[in-house]
Amino acid sequence: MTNSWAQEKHDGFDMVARLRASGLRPTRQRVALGELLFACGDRHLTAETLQEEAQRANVQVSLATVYNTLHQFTEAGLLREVSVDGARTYFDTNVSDHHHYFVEGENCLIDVDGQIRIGEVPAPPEGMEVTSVEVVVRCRRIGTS
Amino acid sequence: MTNSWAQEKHDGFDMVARLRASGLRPTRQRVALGELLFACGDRHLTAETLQEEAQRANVQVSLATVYNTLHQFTEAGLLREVSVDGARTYFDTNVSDHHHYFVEGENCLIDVDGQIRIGEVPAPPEGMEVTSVEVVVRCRRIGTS
DNA sequence: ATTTGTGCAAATCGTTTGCATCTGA
DNA sequence: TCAGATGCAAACGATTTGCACAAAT
Repeated sequence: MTNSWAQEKHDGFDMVARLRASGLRPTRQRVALGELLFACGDRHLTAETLQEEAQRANVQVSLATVYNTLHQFTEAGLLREVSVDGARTYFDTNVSDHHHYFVEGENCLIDVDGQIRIGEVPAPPEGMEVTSVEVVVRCRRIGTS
Repeated sequence: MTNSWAQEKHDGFDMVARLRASGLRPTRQRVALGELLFACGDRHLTAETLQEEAQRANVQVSLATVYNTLHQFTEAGLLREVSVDGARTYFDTNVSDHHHYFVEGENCLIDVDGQIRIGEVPAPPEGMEVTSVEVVVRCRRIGTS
């Protein structure tokens, strides 16, 4: 009884259903990437990172598809895009309201546990509405000049 | 007596001295870019923006030099780099501690006037020290889907 | 004279796009 | 069947780099 159902059970979630629920066709690649992304806890990864991971898992997907998938997942609310680096774009599997440490030099993101209280955010400029407030705590490993 | 001194006086500051004080050779291009940058209030610009402005002012500088200059100025503490967009890098002539609105769709930065109080920032991960805390208030023009 | 900066064009990096082919419903 | 997804390779935009030449001390 080692069928695909058992596999889904083992992963703790049914990626096919999750994709369907988001209006995305459960294609081989999307399911595979989704399982890589959401198998374990919160993660921050770039397109390239994810592709490498896929290769290691013997899933072959083109980089273009990885990008497509990441953006589709983001649009579907399964991922959150974080731009802190200027160079690359990070995708966060934690879509809840939270903030980040950005480790300079290592170029990695770490979730800030717990809420950061932000004193009243001044009203946005005339005719604007706030869509989100992001706090980035930049840090570096001690001893790194 | 329309000498270079008079020019400096007119601009309200001596860019040559300012560069020297920062350990930068006051070359024609650096002085010109510096004067464009710091002539009026706080500004947020990209390398390309600055080059266009230079062209308009009949100062010819290569894009490579604009990039070099912006980075050197940043290193010297005359500018602050802001990455909120993923695509381009903004340089802020206001180096004081402050935060930004980022207008989606228009891709422009606006200073947040006044302080944003940030409730205690959780300690950074082991072995790390905080270098800066940045708040980006993303907003959009009302009516823009 | 020596050091440092500049311009150009080519190279690089992350990301996107066009299009022919394949696949899931 | 056939809309929608994928892969590839070329296109892209922002930024960097290598190197010959020019300018500052």
